[in-house]
Amino acid sequence: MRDYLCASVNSAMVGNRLSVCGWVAKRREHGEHLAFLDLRDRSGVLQAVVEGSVEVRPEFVVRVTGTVTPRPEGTVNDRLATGEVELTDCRVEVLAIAESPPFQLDDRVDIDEQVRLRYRYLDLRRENMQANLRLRAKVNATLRAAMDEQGFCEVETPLLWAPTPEGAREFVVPSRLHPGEFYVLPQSPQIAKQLLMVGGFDRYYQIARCLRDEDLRADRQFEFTQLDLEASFVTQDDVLGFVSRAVLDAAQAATGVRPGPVPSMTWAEALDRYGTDKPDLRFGMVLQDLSSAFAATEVKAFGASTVKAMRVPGGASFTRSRLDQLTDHAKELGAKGLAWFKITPDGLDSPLARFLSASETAAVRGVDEAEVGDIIFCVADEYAPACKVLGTLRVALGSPPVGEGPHHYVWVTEFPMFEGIDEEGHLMAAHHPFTMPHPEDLELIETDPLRVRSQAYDLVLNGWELGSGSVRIHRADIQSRIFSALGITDEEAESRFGFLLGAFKYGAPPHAGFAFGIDRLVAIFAGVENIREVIAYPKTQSGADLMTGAPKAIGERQLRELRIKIPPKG
RNA sequence: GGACCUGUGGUGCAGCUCGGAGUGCACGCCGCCCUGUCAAGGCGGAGGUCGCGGGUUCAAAUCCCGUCAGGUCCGCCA
Repeated sequence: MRDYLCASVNSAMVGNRLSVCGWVAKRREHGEHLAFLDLRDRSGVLQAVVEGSVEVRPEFVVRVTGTVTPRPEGTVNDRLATGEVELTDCRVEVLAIAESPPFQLDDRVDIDEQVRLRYRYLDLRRENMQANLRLRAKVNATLRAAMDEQGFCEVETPLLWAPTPEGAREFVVPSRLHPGEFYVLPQSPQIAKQLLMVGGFDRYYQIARCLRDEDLRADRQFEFTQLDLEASFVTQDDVLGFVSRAVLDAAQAATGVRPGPVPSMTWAEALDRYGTDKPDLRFGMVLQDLSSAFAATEVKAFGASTVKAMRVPGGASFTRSRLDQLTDHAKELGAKGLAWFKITPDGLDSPLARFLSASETAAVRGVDEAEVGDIIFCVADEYAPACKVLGTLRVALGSPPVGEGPHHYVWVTEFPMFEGIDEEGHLMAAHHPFTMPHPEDLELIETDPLRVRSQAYDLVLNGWELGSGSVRIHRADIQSRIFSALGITDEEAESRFGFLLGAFKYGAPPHAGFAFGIDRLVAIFAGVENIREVIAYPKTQSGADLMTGAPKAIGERQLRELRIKIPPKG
């Protein structure tokens, strides 16, 4: 039906008579003798010259047959890839007529996302969405190739799975053949892939859809896509190597530049220097520790175990109301307050300045090689909250837009095994209960569990958590000690994960794995703030699909088949 | 569950503080004119329950309350 894509027509084809197909992007009529049609397909735009008027309107689907001709002198359009040529002596066949679209597709104005999502099929015709989804396809293809080349076998795992009440809230699917019983959609193929290891597939991967019934965010949809992988007889470093290879290949394919090797830092270091477990390394403003300088302070506001400080270059120009805002922000984050010191030629400018001793003043003045015109923020609190509050302010004040700056990948390793305590007084797993503790910390499980490091690791890119993984427990004795630390009884473990524990009795190889979010990776490659921009049919923040109207009520008959009763509201 | 922002012809905005006739801008749409445009140009035209409901008022797009939808965030996301 067509010979070429619009944008592939070039001056080497001059004289050829050929056909292209696409949508009418624009019609420019010059009376009854001459008209120009901009024809658009996925590749771009090509101008067709029509003698006489033409009965087409924007978004009509047409096939245009014409002769490739150099544009007359002075009419070349260098803003168009095909701007040196045009199709002349054209025959225009209308393949489909079209109503005027509800919004303009030419990127001249930003369209409300509500409208874009209601008419997503039109939105997808736009250049940005075409580029984003094609970028995503290229990333997927590159990841598959990288995994294949590293000897991984792609295996599909079920979408209808058994409930394992732990972690994220699951989407529930009622069973028709077993009324009153339910499948769940997997929040990740975690257990399935560990069972593949028991099954002898020693290198598995999958581009897997994961589903979590949790509230949505700019970087979170109900359903998202991960490159999921697991390997047997490997160390943590092997896994980091597999993933690095795949991600760097994808980065090269997407951006044309291969990043250098991915550095790593421990979780403790990330918290200490960046106040978060997902540090954005595109900019400085590294947290400093002033605890020892304030150890014997007279200043009440600094009477805490930890004093953390951060220098904001140029921050001395912050107005008082801006500083009040930031202080409120810090308090919302749980800080008792936020101290600030502007660096001026005359010394420190701050409500607290006159209470500081000479050595304390010197310590503040010396933070991070501060210069006149900077501001130093300090938070005094317990260690972790002090770090986290400043870490949040650091991102709020310093983080460049997603599309800006280089791509800084970093591995964050040695996450703690447990974090905090639940309502019933049990420890909570930081990653998941099958994570292998750090070998040096095994003895602490019973004595000082919160200090136990795990062999869990995250991959972070520009402050976004791309994914996480761990070395898994394959020994029953360690697994049972972890369950017991988590307050999971043998009976509970049996009912929740029995099939996994049962499988492990028959010879489980040591194994480790990882999974990272392709939506987020592609969003950063595309330079967009929101993963909806790299998903064909995303949902709104309230989980609605504005195009289909989902979620919707279902009919009485379907409900009866499933033996589901909807109680009246109220 | 909570905080904040947004909602005005098909689209994007302004108008809202400080109430006074649906007022304005740009794009699109329709008609006419135009033989080299490409954000084409010129002339004319159509198109509105100001998200929805209630309240205050002589009078509400504008003020108040509620509600719905979209967004950003907190909680949540082992």
